Amino acid sequence: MSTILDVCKLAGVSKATVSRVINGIGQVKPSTRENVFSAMKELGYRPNRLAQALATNKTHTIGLVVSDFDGIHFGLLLKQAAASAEFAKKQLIVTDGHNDPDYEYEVILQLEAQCDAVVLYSRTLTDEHIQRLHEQLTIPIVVLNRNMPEQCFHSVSFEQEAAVTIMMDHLFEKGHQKIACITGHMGNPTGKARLNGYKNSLQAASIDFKDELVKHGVYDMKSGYQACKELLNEGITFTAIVAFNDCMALGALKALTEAGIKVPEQVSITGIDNDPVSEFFTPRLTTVKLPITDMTKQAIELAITLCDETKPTHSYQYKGQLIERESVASVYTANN
Amino acid sequence: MSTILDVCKLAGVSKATVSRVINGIGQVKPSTRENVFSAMKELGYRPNRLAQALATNKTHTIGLVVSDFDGIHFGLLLKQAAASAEFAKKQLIVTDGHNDPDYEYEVILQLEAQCDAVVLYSRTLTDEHIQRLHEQLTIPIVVLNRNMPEQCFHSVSFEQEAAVTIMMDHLFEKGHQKIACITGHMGNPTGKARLNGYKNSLQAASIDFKDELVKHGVYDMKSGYQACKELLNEGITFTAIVAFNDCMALGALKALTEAGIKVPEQVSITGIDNDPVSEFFTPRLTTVKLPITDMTKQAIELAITLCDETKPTHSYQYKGQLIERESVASVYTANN
DNA sequence: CAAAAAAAAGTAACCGGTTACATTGGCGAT
DNA sequence: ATCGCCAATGTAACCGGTTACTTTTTTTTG
Repeated sequence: MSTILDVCKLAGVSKATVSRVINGIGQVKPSTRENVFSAMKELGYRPNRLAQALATNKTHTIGLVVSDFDGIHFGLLLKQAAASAEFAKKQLIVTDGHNDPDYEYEVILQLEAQCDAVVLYSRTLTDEHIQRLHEQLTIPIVVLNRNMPEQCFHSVSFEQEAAVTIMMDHLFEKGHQKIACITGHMGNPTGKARLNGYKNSLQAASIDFKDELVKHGVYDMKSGYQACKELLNEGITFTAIVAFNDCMALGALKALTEAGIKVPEQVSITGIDNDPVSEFFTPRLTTVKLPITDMTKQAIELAITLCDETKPTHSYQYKGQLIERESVASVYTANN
Repeated sequence: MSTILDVCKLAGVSKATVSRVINGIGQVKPSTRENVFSAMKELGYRPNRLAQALATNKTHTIGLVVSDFDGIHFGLLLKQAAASAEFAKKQLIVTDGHNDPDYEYEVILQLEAQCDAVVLYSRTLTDEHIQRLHEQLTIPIVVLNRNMPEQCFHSVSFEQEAAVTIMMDHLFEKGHQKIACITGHMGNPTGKARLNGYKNSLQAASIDFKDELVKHGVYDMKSGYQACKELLNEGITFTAIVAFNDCMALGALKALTEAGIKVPEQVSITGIDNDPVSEFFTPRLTTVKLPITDMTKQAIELAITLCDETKPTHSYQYKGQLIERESVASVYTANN
């Protein structure tokens, strides 16, 4: 790979002049500029971004850290992040934390010199971890899809509890009372908030919370499938299942189908996310849309802004939206 | 962020000594080492990777470039890539090319200074692009999931044509003769090879190729759905559909279900990939497994090897494997 | 105890760029 | 012809590390 010195030699000028031409700043005689350009072309010269970054302390790169590469919204998130970054001519570098908080923590620290800002979509880090990162890092962090307890972070979040409430209200309207629940990880704020949504909705409707109606999954189809099988095996009666995401809802759908239970005629199922695949199952899944694309766009754009200017912390919060399809039926209809 | 000079001052030693301590090479008196360590700790010092990379011309980073972040095998591929990279203590940086060959080409060139090797999983670049990259880049490239015409590349590929052949043979065995085909993009080698598989299988079975049985999709569920609808609308008769991936097969399944056509009783459907979701549809999809995890592991490990030593070009080729589930029925059964 | 060898530490150049500042040269005004 | 100004270019320090080589200190050995 040729360096700036090779270009200097070939064009017969100094480093400073070549640098001026590369960056298009300062005064350079047109004829000289041409010489330099043709030298660069002849050599196939491309500036070394590492060297540039070191010299300017600007990387033009946004770091995106996710806890795990098979995260739920992964595809849509990455796609939007890549699009937003490219639009602003920033490089995007994506890393995962292997679902290991300590590793993830390290990864983020390592990113410091390589990025101008970091967007963090973590489900394993604790709030304390994030707080510490915030204190240690000299580059700004934007926390995506997570409600931070204090307002000292840039964040783009989602009303987790409300998402479940929306769904529960929908089911109540359809006459459901015995509603089973398949949760996600209970170790992080998202899971807790959503479970609160479930409990509070029941309470608001004066329905007793029953522990045996709640099963814990890990946000994938398999765990939804298993959770649902447990419900069935234990002979618990219910007319609807609220799953904390679409994947688990679809897993549950599979379990019900295998057991010969008709959805939605005998049991209704709902998810959260509006995963693209949810439309292709039969019945199509009723769900609450989590606008991950919009949220990601917001987060990346915020991060990009923060590369160049410091802004007071800003949090954006998004709401879920009910998407009614065919996996929920009215209990009255079902019973007639 | 503190630098090596801050550590020098605090520990009262020179840069060289600090560097020795950081890297654990050379002779350093134990007491000095302790001083340096505690200085580093006190300052929360972490070496600047950019500066290290510039000085040593080693980045300890593998670049992974995909044409698009919603690529088919995306989740599994990334997950394995991240795991393999971490295992070797390499950083992984992932970038997409926005499905735009020119942009992707640029992205890869830009990566040169930032990585020790690149793994390329491209569906938009032409063979010529890749050839040119190979000539221009001073870092090794490993081409993943693509059969390169010449043996001058490191590559990990899949027997594309055979994958379709396996499936066709399976359908023939089950008595199918009228087999529709939903292809992927026909602009790249994968699509062409798979279509050859379809055509050659027909020929080998002495069945005439019929153009109207072939519809083109773009590897997503929606296009599979639409392709299948077209087949139905045009009133073409067929007893099985061979889709060039699972997503399209599942889209087709949806279209058939909506049309009241029973799968597999009336029409059989097959895919390629063994996408994790395929098991959760009803009926579960019969498919040909593309061992993307193994292939990715191989590619990343090869790339990592190439960081440290030059090796003669090596190509690995993987075969598909039939995974029989319930989306294919025997025609004889279906007709009885 | 002096000399030689080994260990420990420092110096300075280098990686490939950027940039503040200095220098040169050409031109118009006086 | 002289001066001043500005455009054009060069010089050298710097970004934060590494490393070959040199110097200093300590230990070993005869």
